[in-house]
Amino acid sequence: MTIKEVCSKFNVSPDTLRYYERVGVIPEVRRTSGGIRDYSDDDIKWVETATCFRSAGMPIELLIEYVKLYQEGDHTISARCDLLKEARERILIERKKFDDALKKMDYKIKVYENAVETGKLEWNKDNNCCCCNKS
Amino acid sequence: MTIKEVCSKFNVSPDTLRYYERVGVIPEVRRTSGGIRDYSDDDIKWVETATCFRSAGMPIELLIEYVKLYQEGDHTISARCDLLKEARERILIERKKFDDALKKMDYKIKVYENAVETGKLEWNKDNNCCCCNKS
DNA sequence: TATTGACTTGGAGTTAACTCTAAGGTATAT
DNA sequence: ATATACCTTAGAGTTAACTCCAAGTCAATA
Repeated sequence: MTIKEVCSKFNVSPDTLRYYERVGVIPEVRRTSGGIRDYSDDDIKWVETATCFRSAGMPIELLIEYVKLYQEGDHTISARCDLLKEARERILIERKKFDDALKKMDYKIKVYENAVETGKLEWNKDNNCCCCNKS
Repeated sequence: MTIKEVCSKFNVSPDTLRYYERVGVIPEVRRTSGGIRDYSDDDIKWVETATCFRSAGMPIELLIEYVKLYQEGDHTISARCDLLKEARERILIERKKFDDALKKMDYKIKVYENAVETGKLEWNKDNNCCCCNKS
C-alpha cells in the first residue's frame, strides 16, 4: 500500500507517517526498488495502533518505547504489558476529566437554554452541583 | 485568596494563572493596594471552569471567546450556549477516541497477560476484534 | 531594620507533535 | 519524450500552551 492510501485510510498526513517512522513510533517500512514506501499489512496495523493511541493522547515517547520493546523480542512481553497497563490508567484518568467537563457543560447549557426560553438566567442557588453558579 | 492558594486549590502554576488572565481565559483579577492579585469567589469559579475545560482539551481560544461573550452581557447568552454545545460535541468525539484506544489496549493487555502465564502469544486469529493481531 | 520569600510585569524560551521547504528522484498519462 | 503528480530525504519552521527569566516591589519574620 502506498503512503497516500495509508494516509486516507487513517486520516493522517504523509508528513506525519514519515515522521512516525523516522522517530520510531512505527517500525521501518519496506521500500520499492525505486525507494518508495510500500506498507505491508503489518505496517498498516502498526499505523492503526499508533494513530488510535495518539488520538487518545498517548505521548509519542510511550509509543516509541513500545516499538523498541517489541523489536527486542519476546523477553520484553511483560514489560510491554506493564507499559500498556500504565497507559490504560492514564487514559482512564483523562477520561474522568472529560466526564467532569461534560457534567459542567451540561449544567451550563441547561441554564442557558432555560435563559433563552424564559429570558433570565437562573443558576442553581444551593450550588449542589459540580459547577460554579456564575460564568 | 492569593495566587498561591488558588494554585494549590486547582493544581496549576502561578505562571499559568497569570497567563490565563493575560490572554483572557479568565477575566481580570482585582489587585490589592500593593498590586498583588486577590482572587474573589467569582474569580475562583472562573479558574475552576477554565482548568476543568482545559483538562478536557478544550482549546484556550474557545475559552477566551466564551469570556469575551460573557463580558459583552446578556445578549450573548444564546451565542454562549451554542459555543458550549459545540464544545460538548467535540468532547464527546474525543471521548469516543479514548474508548476506542481503551478497547484496543484491553485486548492487547489480555493477550500479553495470557502470554506471561502460558509462555506464548495468542492473537485472536479471526481478527473479529477492533485490534490488530500483531504489535 | 534587614533579610527572606513571594509577588509583580514584560518578554523570551521551551516542549510536543507535527508541518513545511528545498532539492531532487519516480511513475504514469499524453 | 515530456509534463504532471507524487515520492524521497534532511533539516528548518510552526503552533499551542505553557514556563522561565530579569528586574524590581511587597510582606512577614528575626
